[in-house]
Amino acid sequence: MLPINEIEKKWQKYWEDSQVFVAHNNSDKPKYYYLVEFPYPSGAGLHVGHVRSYTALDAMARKKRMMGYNVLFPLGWDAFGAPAEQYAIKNHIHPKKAVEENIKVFKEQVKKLGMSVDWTREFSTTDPEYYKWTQWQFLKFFEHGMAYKAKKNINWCPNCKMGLSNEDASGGVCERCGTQVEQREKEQWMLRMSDYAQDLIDGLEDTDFQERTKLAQINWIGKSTGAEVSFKIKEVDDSLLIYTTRPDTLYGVTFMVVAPEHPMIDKYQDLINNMDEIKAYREMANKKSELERTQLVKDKTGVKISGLTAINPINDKEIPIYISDYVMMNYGTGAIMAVPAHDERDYDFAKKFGIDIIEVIKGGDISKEAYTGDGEMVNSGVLNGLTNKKDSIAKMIAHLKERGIGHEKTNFKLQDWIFSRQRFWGEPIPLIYCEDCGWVAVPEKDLPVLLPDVTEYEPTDDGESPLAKITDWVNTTCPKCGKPARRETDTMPNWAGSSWYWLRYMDPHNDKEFVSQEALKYWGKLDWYNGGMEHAARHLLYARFWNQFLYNIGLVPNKEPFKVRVSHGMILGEGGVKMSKSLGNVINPDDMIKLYGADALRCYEMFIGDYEKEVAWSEQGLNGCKRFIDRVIRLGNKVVEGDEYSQNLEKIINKSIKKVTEDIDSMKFNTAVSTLMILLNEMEKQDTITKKEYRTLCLLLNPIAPHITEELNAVYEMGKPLCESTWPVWDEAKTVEEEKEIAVQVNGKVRSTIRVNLNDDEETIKEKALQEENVIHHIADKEIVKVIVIKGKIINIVVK
RNA sequence: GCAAGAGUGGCGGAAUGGUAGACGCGAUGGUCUCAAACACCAUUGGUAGCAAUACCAUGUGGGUUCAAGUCCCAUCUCUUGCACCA
Repeated sequence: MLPINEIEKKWQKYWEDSQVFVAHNNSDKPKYYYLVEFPYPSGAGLHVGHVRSYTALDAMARKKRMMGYNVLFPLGWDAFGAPAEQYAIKNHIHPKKAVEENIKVFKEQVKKLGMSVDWTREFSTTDPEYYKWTQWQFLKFFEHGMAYKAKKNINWCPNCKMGLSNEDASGGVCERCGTQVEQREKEQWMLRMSDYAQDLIDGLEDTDFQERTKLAQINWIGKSTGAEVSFKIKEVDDSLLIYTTRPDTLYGVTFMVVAPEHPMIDKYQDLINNMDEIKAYREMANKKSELERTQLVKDKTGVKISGLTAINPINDKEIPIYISDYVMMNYGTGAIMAVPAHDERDYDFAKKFGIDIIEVIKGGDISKEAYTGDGEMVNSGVLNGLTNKKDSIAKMIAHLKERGIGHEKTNFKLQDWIFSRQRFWGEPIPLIYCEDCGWVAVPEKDLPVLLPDVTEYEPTDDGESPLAKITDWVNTTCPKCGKPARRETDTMPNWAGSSWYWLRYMDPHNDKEFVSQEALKYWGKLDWYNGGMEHAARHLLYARFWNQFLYNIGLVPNKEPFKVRVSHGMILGEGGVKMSKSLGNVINPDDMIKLYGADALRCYEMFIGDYEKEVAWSEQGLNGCKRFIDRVIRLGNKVVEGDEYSQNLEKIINKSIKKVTEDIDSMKFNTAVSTLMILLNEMEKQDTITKKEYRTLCLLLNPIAPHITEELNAVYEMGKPLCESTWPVWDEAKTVEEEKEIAVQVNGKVRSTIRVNLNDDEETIKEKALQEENVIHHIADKEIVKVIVIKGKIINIVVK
């Protein structure tokens, strides 16, 4: 027997040379498409967390192939974007070079794990052959009016010197470096993602995502229904538009609040008497980080706008207008009607500024707190007497519409996608600005717009992309009129490349189209998509949005791209703390392979616990799996000729085939491994085992431990390589034991066990149970009320 | 605050309403060895008992049921999302 590392190399070479894992775009077999999110090839190398999800998908893919499917299981690299650029800046190498090196390391590591990846389909998002088509698809957005440039107050990370999407700046800190984000005004390319908000909610019904994933998406989209109402301003011929989900409380409005950035303030600054005070407040609010501003604080701040007064359209009452940073410019209309009696925030504000509080819904004590519950309407004109929110809202909306002062309105938290980055390491946005023609698309024949080869790739302080400095590259001619023009110097976010990569795997070398229609039709939807829970909201939304757009313009056959989406749990360090460089508890998969072998590592990561839950690493546990593998090897000493299952093992083998088959399909890898351990325990008790029996064990273990099982199959000359063999089938009739030990309960407590035969009738079982000494003891001098016999399971004697 | 998920031995974790703790780790004792490692055998939820066995035990309190870790109600704790979203 070869040493483990030799065995691993041998079979990895065999798999590669024989091309058994290459998927075919035309096949009579049924297709199945597995995908695990492609990694950022960071300098840190592969993490044991990668090993968990890769092994899981690999095991499923291997089994599916053995079951006769044409399986697509590709892998590639998501190498654009800030992480790669930061790494390059830090290590003073060109990102291209850094990416190449990192990919090499990653790929080697993945190969060492024995993944059944179809490497003929590998690509990186940074390959010009790939990003040509990313650019091409961006131009489709542009052509269809889905991309536009807008002055945007963007999240700006002063450390990374980069604009961030709301998603990248969640919580008010830069996702990459943790620096507090500032606000900066910048012209940015935007994609009209908010147009798709409703479709992105509806489309979830066509998916089999986990409930928690669907929920994350729905929350992120943040749909709410209510009304827009305009409030006239007394001093000028203008009105203030607000959004509310509670138009039923309109009679309870005692003031208005606008966001500090609200344009009304500048528009009427001449009429405002306390502009100094307001300006000071605005400055203070702007300095506050998003984090501070979005924190729920009881202590509200704000300034009354002196000189402007609003009029409540429902009762013509005059009410004051305030500015306060608890109202956000980027949601709704940036202005609200405040109903302190029935909204906590408005209540806090009113209390602090001594504003009237008018109750319009009965049920609470408004002298103590805002009442947000349901109840009878009071002080509410046309609504008086109504007793529930639903009716009140409906009636008020009808009323508003009739009088032309408001209408029903749905709002989404989901914003348009800020698609510009002032970075070097991204796909150049393929547009040219001409003084005469405006923004013009780069013609398809000129794609890709390649990144220039420069040495200066550090970001600039003024927030422009480093590309802006490269005049040779920037200066060009207008494709429309031929006059001198300038290239767009912004690049795409790294979410771009990952928003369609699963499509490219279907047809990765096509230089005529982003993917052929035949390939799209053949592979259809991605059947099983695995990725981190951290991507459940953003990546998944971007990807679905992108795909829905392609569908709407007729480029892909399915509106929803993914069938199943699953997320693996994180692997924590020993003791349950997060693995991190600073704690020094990061486990390198390479070291583990060296010490225990790739199969043991794979086996352990499958055995470690529930796949979807996070779990703590344990090297002793890994060693336990190595012992298991060693015992499987040693069992070979008992192998004798024979192509049948022996009587002793027939039952357990059939049961094991059934259990392992079902468990792998439902991602219960931990119990699949334990089933195999139990099977091994039984086999070890035998004096000899037949080749057929040993081969079945190897086949069942193969998806999880592919190298050693292939080797054992070869060493004991048990047949063709397992990866080219068919998955074992079980005989249902042989999974049932004829004799079984069942429990005998008296009043629900187990008092004895009896052996029963499958064919025993209830009367026989009952008699047998009643003869048990301990049972007799417990029913002595008591009356038997009834006897419950569940065949093959349990018998319960109820006594009084 | 809202939403989702989870609470089971020393640990990771098993249990279509039917013998709770499978399987593994660790631990204890033993075999092998000059010794150790490896391997193998045995024991291993708690309490009491020589034992048979009994009682207790799946966060807590109720309920449904012949039977509840599993179903229902309430409650506590933890984790993860989302969060001045009007």
